[in-house]
Order: sequence, then C-alpha cells, then structure tokens
Amino acid sequence: MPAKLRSVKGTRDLLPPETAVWAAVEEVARDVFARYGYAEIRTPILEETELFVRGVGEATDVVGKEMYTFADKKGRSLTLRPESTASVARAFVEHGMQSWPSPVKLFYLGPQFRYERPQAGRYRQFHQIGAELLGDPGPWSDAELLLMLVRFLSELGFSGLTVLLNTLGDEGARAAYREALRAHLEPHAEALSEDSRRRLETNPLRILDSKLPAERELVAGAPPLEACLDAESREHFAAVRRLLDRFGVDYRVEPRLVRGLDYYTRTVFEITAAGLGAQDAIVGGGRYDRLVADLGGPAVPGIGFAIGEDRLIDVLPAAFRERAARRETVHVAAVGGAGPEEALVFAEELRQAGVAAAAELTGRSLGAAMKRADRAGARWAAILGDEEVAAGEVTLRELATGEQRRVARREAVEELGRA
RNA sequence: GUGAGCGUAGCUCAACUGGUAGAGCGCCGGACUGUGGCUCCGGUGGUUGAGGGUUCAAGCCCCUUCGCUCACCCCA
Repeated sequence: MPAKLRSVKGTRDLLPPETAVWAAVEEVARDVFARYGYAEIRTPILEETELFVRGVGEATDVVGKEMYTFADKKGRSLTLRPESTASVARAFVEHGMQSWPSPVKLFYLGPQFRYERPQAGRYRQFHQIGAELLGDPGPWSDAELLLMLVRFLSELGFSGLTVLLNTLGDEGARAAYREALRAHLEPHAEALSEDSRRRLETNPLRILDSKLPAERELVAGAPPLEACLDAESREHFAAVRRLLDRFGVDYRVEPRLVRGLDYYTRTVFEITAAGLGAQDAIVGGGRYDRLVADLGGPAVPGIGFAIGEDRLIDVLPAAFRERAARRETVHVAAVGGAGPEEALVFAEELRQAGVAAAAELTGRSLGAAMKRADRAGARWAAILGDEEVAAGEVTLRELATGEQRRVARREAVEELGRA
C-alpha cells in the first residue's frame, strides 16, 4: 500500500465550515475598504528575490533567513513573497501609478510564505489582508488608514483592542538614534545575547523589543528615541495622536515599538490580541516614505498595514463565526412513488429562486432523511409524497418549531425565497 | 536555527511491571415501511505516524526519521 501523503510542514488545509468563516471575513474587508475608496490589487506570489532584499532590507530576519528562495530553470533567483508591501510598491513603479489620481489606495489579500519553525499562530504559509495608501505624506492619511482598520475590526465584532503606536522619525533621526543606542549599549556588550551583539552592528533598533529580562533592563536605561526625533516627525506624530483622540480610537504610545522591516519611517503601529500565545500581533503596519524611491520609483510616500488573517480568525468573536458558518436552508425529501427525481425537481425550483436547497437523492427512508436535514442544520424540510405531487403541493416543515403545513409549490418557493 | 513535550479509529482519549487494541462522540442503519432532535439497539471504522532493533512476545523498551504542540527567535 502506498504511503499516505500529508500537507507540507507549516501549511494546512482549510475545510468547511471554516472556509465559510474566511470568506465572510474577506467579504467584510472588501466592503469596509471600498467605503474608504480602496480598490483591490493582485500581485504575483512569485517575485524576484532582489525586490525583498532592497525593499524589506538585507539585514532583516525575514530576508536573511526566512525566505523561500530558489533558482528557476534559467538560474534567476526567485522568492515566494514573505509580505506584500514591497510587491505593491514595485507594481506602483512598474505601472506609473504616480500619474493616477493621488493618493492611490489599494488593498490585497492572499497567502504569504516564511520559512520559520511553526508555532501557535505561526505558519509557513499564512494569509494577510493588507491596505496601502500611496502618495500622501500627511498625518490625516495616517489617521484615516487607522480609522479604516479599526472600523473593519469592529464590524467583525472585536472590542477592547488597543492600537500600539510609535514613531521612528525620518532617516536622519533613525541614523542618529542608531548611534546613540550603540554608544549606550556598547559598554555592556558582554551582557548582551549573541543575537543582540550581532544586531549592535547591523540593526541596533531591534534590541529595543528584546524579551530577555537582562536586555530589557539595559534598554530601559537607554536614551529614548524621542530625543533624536526631527521636528517634522515630532509634529507629524502629535497630529496623528490628536486625530486619533478626536475620533476616539483606543491607542497607546509604545516607545519601544520598532518593527522588523527596514522600510518603515515615522508612524508605526501594531495591534495585539489576547489568547494567541506568544505570537499575539494580529496587525502590523506603518509609514514608508522612502520605499518607492528605493525601488527606483519617484519620491512617493506611503503608509499601510497587514492583518494576519489566520490569527485574526483564531480569535474571531464567536457571534461572527456562527453567523458565517450557517449552511443550507431547505432539505428536500421525497417518499413513495415520488422518489429522488421529484426531490431534485423541486430543489431546482428553489435554487432557481435563489434559495439554498439540498435534495435527498439517496433513497433513504423519510425518517433518515429528516435526521439528515436536522444534522445538516437545515431550517426547513420540504416533503414530497404521492399526494403532494398529485396535488402540485409540498409539505413544509420548520425544523426548529415542528410546525408544518401543505402549500402549493409555487407559493412555497415564493415564501422560502422571502425568508 | 535552538530547547522541551507529544504522536493509538474521522474527533477526544483508555489499554497494569512488555502478554488477544477498547470506549465515548461522529458517520450509516433499525426500533418508527410519511416525519428529525430524546432514548435504545446494531453496523462502519486501526499496518498504534514511518523504518529498524531488543524479546518467545512491543502501542508500551532502544535507535533513526517524519509530523504535531509549546517556548526561544522573529513577525501577521
């Protein structure tokens, strides 16, 4: 007997009724994003490796050790996208979107790939729902993007989520702070972990959100990033906060929040959720005012976010989940001479009228058919026997109440179509 | 990449110091041949993740490997 095959490590099948939940979440995203003027973009899953090296940053963990990179048959280095902002920026440049009405507002959804050790809330193939606003540097755009995000989450039924917020300043501020941090930590290099000692050279900011207690203490004594901020970034951040206050967005400034992707400038944010274990970020994002230029395009600023759909669905409010997973509404059973064919005929009449219907085609007894209707979660059972067929009628039984009556077929179709 | 724990039916789990692989749920059917949910009865279900070793005998012990889970790391 041949060995059984399984899905590859870190990937999984999504099955019904779970897939209905995913579809419902995506439907809400499309609906909310459309209200804010965002249109869908679909970029390839496969990109040139160079895009992520330049866009996301060579020193990042994502690029340095987590990419699915391989050579194609012509020897070109290709990578399965580990995130989508770089792809959107590439598409922006490639299609000359700077000449589209500004700002350009795009959303995307789809699978992303990172070669990491799987864990609660962490998969090698995971899914993101993201949005990008390109072409406006102002704090009003930061605020609007966050308002859209918060509205999306609240329409899914989430409450009590807090946006963690910080600013990284412009390029100069970041460079200055990098040096300040390095100067502060260098004397204590002995106390740092191996990883952090390496980061001291490559990317000292990353040490800020280390979870090691010893390093946290060292970091607590470090000068705040705020001290190095340029005046414009400071103003920008103050404006963003003022706007969020005005719209009642629940947020908290988190001075040690830095992000692992190199393209971020100024505003960065994150939303975490309880109940996810160590991988508790369900949203991450920020401003990236230099990314498009770094990819060879015009100097166009941008801001965006990515939602971890797998994690989001892990902690989705139960009410939304139940609503989404509801299935067929009418179960059609036929007995006596009528049989499966008549059940099929009536089911087709219902479907024609837009009603979800399942027909009992297996020739089971009525009792068995009713049992199936019940287990399948049907709202009504439609029973067709010799009498009903002869009279052009059908017996409709509402399963929850047990009430039933015989009505003309056409009338039944109309009534079920309304319900 | 590092560390720890765990792999027995579709699911949740039993099986003494090694001695004939079980239950509940699910699924299918019957009791009830035109009426579901409750109840009762029956049926369906397994190379005990895979491979090797020790032994008269391995689900249990040893080795290898794959996978899952959690944490580090990183991020969505």
